[in-house]
Amino acid sequence: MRYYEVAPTQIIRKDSRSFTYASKTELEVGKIVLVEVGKKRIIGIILSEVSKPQYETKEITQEIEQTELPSPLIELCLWISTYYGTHLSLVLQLLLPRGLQKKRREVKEGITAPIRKRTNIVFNKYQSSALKTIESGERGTFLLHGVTGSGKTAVYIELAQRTIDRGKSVIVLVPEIALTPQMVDEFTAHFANIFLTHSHQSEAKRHLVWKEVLDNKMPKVIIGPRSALFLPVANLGLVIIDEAHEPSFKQEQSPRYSALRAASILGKEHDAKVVLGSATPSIVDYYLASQTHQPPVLLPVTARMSSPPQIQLIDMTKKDSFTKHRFLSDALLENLEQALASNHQALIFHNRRGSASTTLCEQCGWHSTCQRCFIPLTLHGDRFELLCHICGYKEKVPTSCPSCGNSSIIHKGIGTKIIESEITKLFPRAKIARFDGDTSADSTLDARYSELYQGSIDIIIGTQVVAKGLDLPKLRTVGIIQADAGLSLPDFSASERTFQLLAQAVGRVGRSEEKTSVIVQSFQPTNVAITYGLSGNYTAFYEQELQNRKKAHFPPFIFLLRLTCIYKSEASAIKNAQKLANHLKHVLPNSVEILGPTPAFYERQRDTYRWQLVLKSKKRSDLLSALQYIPTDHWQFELDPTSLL
DNA sequence: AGCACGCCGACT
DNA sequence: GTCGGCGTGCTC
Repeated sequence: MRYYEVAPTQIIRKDSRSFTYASKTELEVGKIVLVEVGKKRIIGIILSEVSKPQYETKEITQEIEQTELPSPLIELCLWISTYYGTHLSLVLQLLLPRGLQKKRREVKEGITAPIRKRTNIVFNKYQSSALKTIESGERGTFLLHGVTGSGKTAVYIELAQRTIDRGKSVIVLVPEIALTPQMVDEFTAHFANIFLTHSHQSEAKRHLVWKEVLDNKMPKVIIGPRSALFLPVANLGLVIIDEAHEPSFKQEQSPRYSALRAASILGKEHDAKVVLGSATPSIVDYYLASQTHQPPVLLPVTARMSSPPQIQLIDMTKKDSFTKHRFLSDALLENLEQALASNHQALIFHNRRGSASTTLCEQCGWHSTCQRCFIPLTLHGDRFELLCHICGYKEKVPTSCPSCGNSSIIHKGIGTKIIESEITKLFPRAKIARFDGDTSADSTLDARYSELYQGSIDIIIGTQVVAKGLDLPKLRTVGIIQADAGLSLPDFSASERTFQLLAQAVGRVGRSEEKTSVIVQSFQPTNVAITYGLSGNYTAFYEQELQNRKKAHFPPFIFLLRLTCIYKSEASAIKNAQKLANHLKHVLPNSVEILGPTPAFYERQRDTYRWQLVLKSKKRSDLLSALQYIPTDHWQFELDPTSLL
């Protein structure tokens, strides 16, 4: 008999991550097995072989897959479990496709031969030098700081090609497949053995991809979201994370891991290179890279590239810039007209959904609020509804004030829907499309991508999604309705987010060789996040923001742990938050700064009250050890949060 | 943590 | 006589 430490993929006991089982046959680490725990049958993963224990053991019921999971992946899960204080069983769930136990899925056609479709790319000196640095570098992880149009994709493809030539596989992580079709196209044109994974795939299709990656050891290229990092690739040589600053690389739910940190660890385990590519790297990532012996690799734009867009910054406090419309400046309207006249596209960015953010009575001062969340309801004019953006509650727009009965109900604040209807009124012949959280499934960005690409849509209006990866050849004009909208948020990364957003928005037209323009409206036109964002001066912004973070004790100079206390009544939320705060003050070293309890930014959500504590420490291990004092009921925690909202 | 088992109260 | 409330004990 042999004995193995098996980690179940469901939490059996909070305080133990694995159990010992017996087996007549020899099994490898990473083998997926079925074991009996109590009366339940659970899928487990072999962690190690151990000697016969003192206690009685059960026998492993069954082996599930022929091939075992690559050990670097197991190591990665162990690391995530300790680094983020998450139970190993939850982390291991990342390794298995849903419905693994369901009866055999139909296996598709066999192995694709690694046909090389290589076309030789001519590199400029910066690209060549970046390639050389990454290929010969000592360390595994590289931050590739390359602005839009600097030829990052060509570098990615060359690195991937060399990796495949060495007989190893490549994982390319993208924020969202739908937003990066051009990158996917370029990779598909270069490589035959390519796998795409994305969130819209069916359970069966995902299972099929997983199985194929597990069984077929041929060097391959995998493109997908952060979960693609956990596909069972045996012989990994390279991980590329494109647009590495995107928040989607940090998982929102437990296990809350950072795909960047995870890729670094996986790279180390496989002895593979990791390339983090971004035009606007996060302050923390840039700082971390600068501190190592492998500083950021810079990829500047070459001279033959585009002429920079013409940028106009409109001060929203100056009413004479808005003679034709209350929130669409004369300059913006003029540029929209020009774009339409020359048959080009325009993009209008605004980060607020709906039609109006507050609805109130002019007579008595009544404001519409959500009864459950206590936040203002957002008007959705097209549906005659008031909507809560936290819990989804909706009601009909009142025709008279529910408080005083007067009919003087007014709507204030700008949302994308009101922009759409105003633009439609002003440009009745233009084809207009809006993209935000309210657009239906059949008119999302990827559903209408070809229309956008070919230019049959004249004016694009939207929130975050439109500022991100969109690369449209006919786009000549970008308008930003209120660039400072995010700056007033009580969050340490507000400035950084605004900077990134503006730099990206400018980047939408930055690679064109035609004459392009960006019109930015703002109440704070001199704020550095806005001025440096528009000029694309990353280094200047970085230096200044780094000083702010140092002064205010925020990452990268300290580590953060956010604890949220959730109760049905406000009194118990406060009481319990206070209780834990006092307890933590006694048990934690003085070097841990405890802030709060304070109400969370969204203090009330769906009948629950949220109060939070924020712990700061120079030693991450202090925060990790604080986790043991957090009650399991009513509390949530997040290590290394990227925002405190 | 999660889920069986078990021991008492309000229903057809 | 049965359904179901959630108290406590166990999981290699």
